[in-house]
Amino acid sequence: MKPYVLVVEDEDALATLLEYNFEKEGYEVGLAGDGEEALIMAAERTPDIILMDWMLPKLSGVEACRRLRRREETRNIPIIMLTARGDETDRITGLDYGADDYIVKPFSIPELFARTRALLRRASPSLLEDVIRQGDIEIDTKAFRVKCGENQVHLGPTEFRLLDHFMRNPGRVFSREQLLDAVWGRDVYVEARTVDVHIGRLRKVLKKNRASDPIRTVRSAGYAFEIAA
Amino acid sequence: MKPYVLVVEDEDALATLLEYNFEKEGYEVGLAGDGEEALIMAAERTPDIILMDWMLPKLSGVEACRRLRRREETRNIPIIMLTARGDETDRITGLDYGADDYIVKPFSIPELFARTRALLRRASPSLLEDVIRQGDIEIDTKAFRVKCGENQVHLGPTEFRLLDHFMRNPGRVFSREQLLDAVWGRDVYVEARTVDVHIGRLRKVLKKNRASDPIRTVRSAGYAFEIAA
DNA sequence: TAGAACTGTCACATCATTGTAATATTACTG
DNA sequence: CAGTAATATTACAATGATGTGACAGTTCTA
Repeated sequence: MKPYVLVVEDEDALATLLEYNFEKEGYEVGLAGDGEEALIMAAERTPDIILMDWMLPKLSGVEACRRLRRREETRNIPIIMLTARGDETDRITGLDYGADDYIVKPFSIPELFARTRALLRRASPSLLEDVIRQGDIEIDTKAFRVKCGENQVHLGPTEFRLLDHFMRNPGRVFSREQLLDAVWGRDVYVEARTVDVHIGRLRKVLKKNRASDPIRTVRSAGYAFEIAA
Repeated sequence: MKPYVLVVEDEDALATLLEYNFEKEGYEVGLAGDGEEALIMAAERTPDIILMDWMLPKLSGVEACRRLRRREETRNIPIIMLTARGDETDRITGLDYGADDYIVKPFSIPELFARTRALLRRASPSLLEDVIRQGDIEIDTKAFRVKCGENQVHLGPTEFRLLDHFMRNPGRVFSREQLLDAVWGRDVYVEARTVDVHIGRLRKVLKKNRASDPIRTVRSAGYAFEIAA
């Protein structure tokens, strides 16, 4: 839903500033204080983009970068390096070790936003897209509206997020647990069966406006969204 | 409706920054990477204003400028030149060849906005209209007047700013926090629920003069303004 | 200075949404 | 085809979010 940005910065003031601004801009923000923590957090929940300070305690930014590139799940995450003015010669190194962009401190927040957006647009364009369409179903994430064919339909918040998640990953099968993580959140405890109910509610609404059911039940595995070809 | 600004800049980072900021400011943005592309894009869709880097691959800014001035359709488009600090002596040349203003890098975004507005006001004042209309609701941001259908209605300052904000971003859902930021100001501390009360007050006034309520409540997300289709 | 206008907050009523458990239905297995 | 496991559906009570009126403190105005 919201892009998840992992900020790796040991200087508290800057970390807080970034957190504040990115949240305001509509990102979810994770904070890590050093390279090791960054790796752990990235493993727990894959960020959509990473802002990493060049100089970090324990594990330098470059090294953390390298290790992220080694693992399959984190290999393709865009990384922006935050470097101090002196480190100019290091730029090449940073880019060599897998950073996708760098920005020299002190930088302006809007410029950082701009670069973040640019990288996100390349890596996961659907995150920046307001309107997602699959077949005759269309959701507008800024306006929180759902159109099914010609008709506007109304969904509760949970069904909306559920549909949103499905439409960003069409065809893919999600287990109930995965759906709970992605739609409800990592740390809420909800019965797995509850997913069924919400799938049902979502189906009911969609079915009212279409011939075929876009949600496929995969027995003993979960659910997938797909528009019949 | 929105002013269309063509940004001609070969340095990616700057281009992205400009695109981001101008979009946020309510412009439509076109990007061209060199002078030739700029001419093509300007021919395809006449920009309301052009920001052009002085140094460009293939076709320099000055040259592109000259050619734009030759063609009838593009002759009157205001052009702002972006020059590096060294090029100071070139200013005269730039202005000679048809630029309407120049700005020296590095420049501040607000200053660029100011100059852009100034030129636009001269060239196509209607684009900067003070009057915003959505359906049968109309507000005059300079005179602080609101018309709803035929009737003048009166709003308190806060409700006015709230409506103003909504009408500039029709359809989009804003959380209470976002509304507080945008309407009350970034650093005032006000209960989030206070927004509800003002929404209510605004609704009361508008409802008196219209059939349908233009403000949509989006449960667990916020409010949006939209004229029923 | 009194009165009017405006604001922010609270309390309370109302309504939508949610999670769960119970029950019905369907799909698979042998 | 019966038996079983998995899923669909339904109803409902709890929760949480929103709408609204009242009120007190401020600021503005005559």
